[in-house]
Amino acid sequence: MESLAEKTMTDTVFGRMEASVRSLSCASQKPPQGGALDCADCDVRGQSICQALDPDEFEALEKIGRTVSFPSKATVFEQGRDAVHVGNLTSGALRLSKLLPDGRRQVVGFAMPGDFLGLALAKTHMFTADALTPAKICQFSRVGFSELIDEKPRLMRALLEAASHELTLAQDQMVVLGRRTAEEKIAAFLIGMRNRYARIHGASVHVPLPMTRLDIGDYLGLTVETVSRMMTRMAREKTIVIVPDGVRLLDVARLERLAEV
Amino acid sequence: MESLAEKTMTDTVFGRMEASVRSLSCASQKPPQGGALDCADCDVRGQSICQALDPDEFEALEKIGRTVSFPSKATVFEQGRDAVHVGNLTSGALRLSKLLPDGRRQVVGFAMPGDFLGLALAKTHMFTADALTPAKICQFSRVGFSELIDEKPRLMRALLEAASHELTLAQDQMVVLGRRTAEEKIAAFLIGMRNRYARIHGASVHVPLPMTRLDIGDYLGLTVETVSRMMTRMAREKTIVIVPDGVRLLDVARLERLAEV
DNA sequence: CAAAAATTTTGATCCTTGTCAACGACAAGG
DNA sequence: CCTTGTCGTTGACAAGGATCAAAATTTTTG
Repeated sequence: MESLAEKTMTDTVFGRMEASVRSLSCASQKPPQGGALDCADCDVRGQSICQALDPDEFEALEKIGRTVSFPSKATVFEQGRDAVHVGNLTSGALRLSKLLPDGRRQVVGFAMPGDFLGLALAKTHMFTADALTPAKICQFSRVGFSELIDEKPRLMRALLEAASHELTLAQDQMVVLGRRTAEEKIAAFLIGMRNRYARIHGASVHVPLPMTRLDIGDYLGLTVETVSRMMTRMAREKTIVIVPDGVRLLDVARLERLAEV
Repeated sequence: MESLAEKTMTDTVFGRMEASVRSLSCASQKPPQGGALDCADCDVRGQSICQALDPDEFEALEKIGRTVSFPSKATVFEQGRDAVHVGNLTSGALRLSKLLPDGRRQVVGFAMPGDFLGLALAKTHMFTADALTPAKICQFSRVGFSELIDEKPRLMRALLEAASHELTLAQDQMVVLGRRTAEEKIAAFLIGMRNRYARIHGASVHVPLPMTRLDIGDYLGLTVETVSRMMTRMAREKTIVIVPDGVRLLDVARLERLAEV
């Protein structure tokens, strides 16, 4: 019934400008104000909410945005704090989690390149976001972005679509959390991760796992020990192979059967 | 590890016009085409996405909408079927659930008056909606509605806000499912229901529960037996009183402590 | 490169919750 | 009125996963 609360508390940086701010176009290292955005050069242009924008809208976005980098383990923003920015993860991976007062933790998701941060446009952050790897975020002022979407219906529509998609994923995760065994949870998680990588890179049986077993446990409503045991068992049964920083899926069919909706 | 799959299969009616279609303005009983909407007369105008509309937008909505009634236990729409309509629940309560192939079920939410159905605007229904009580829905063609919001930014904004809110609720529910004990789950459920009724009627310690213990269990990731035992225990400890079709909260402070975010 | 810290794995044991079974209350319907 | 079905409750028992403890492994850091 416990879940680590004593994680190494890295300071919150998103919204306080302590992160190394750097422009993509001119790679100046220190200056706190960072350079302008260069969407033409963006890695996730095809996957993010930007995919549906026209040149006019890109220009408007570039005007209010900038790129920010976070080292691994940095806190990008923190549950309960004012939400100064929203943004798009352009590289790296984040852990999104909610903390209970007694230290139990629920990971509500992992953000991957192309994911939008701050979909709810809420004044306060509803969860904490920590960098699992070095991460880059294309960041906008929340208020500015909120005003912009009122003038750019296509952008608002893209945001609505993204929110709907997230809602659907959240409901699927409810099924996983509420009605699946430990083994099924792990299978669903691995297949889910594979599918997300497939959208970014190609389909592959090699699934990198930038998060710890504890993170996986907190995502699936299990303890570290159970996660470890189940993965070891799957490896013993030749369903997967555990490799440094990830797994390789041997019996995808079996995993998909276990994860079946 | 099981969850009733053999529920009395009432036919799906939403999108097939078997429900009694009736206009609010002219109460004609049978005609399949139902009368026009009269938003001025709507009970949930203040709670629903309509709250932010101007007269022009109301008129546009009235043009594509109609009111439909469902008897208790009717299926409003079914997981996997084409989503012909979206709509607003104006009275009654619905159970929204996802079914696993082996019969296990996860209730992803309960719809109350003012709630929007079909937020995702997806072509296919991602879950099944069943009436827990007689229910009325203010219904729009999905495609028509989807086109309308592109012309009425305020309506789209309202929808985005609603989707964001749902997403936040879904993430809260993940914490409940993944990281709370049976007792805490029940407490969170009761406090949650109380808060939802408070939005509609006033705040009250009397909380009607139109759903069965099985529904509650499938919502919280518990069995009927555990739900029953926990509620009986709470009643024995004078935290609640079980009354016909609901509960009365005696020790709200204790429940809130248990449900604490 | 060695020491310290974090993470992962494994084992033993416990306990919360699930499973199985049965009963009573109640409502619907013949 | 009796039957049938649904729902809620209770009890006995089992088990999946949690907890506690510690070793093995990997990563970080001085």
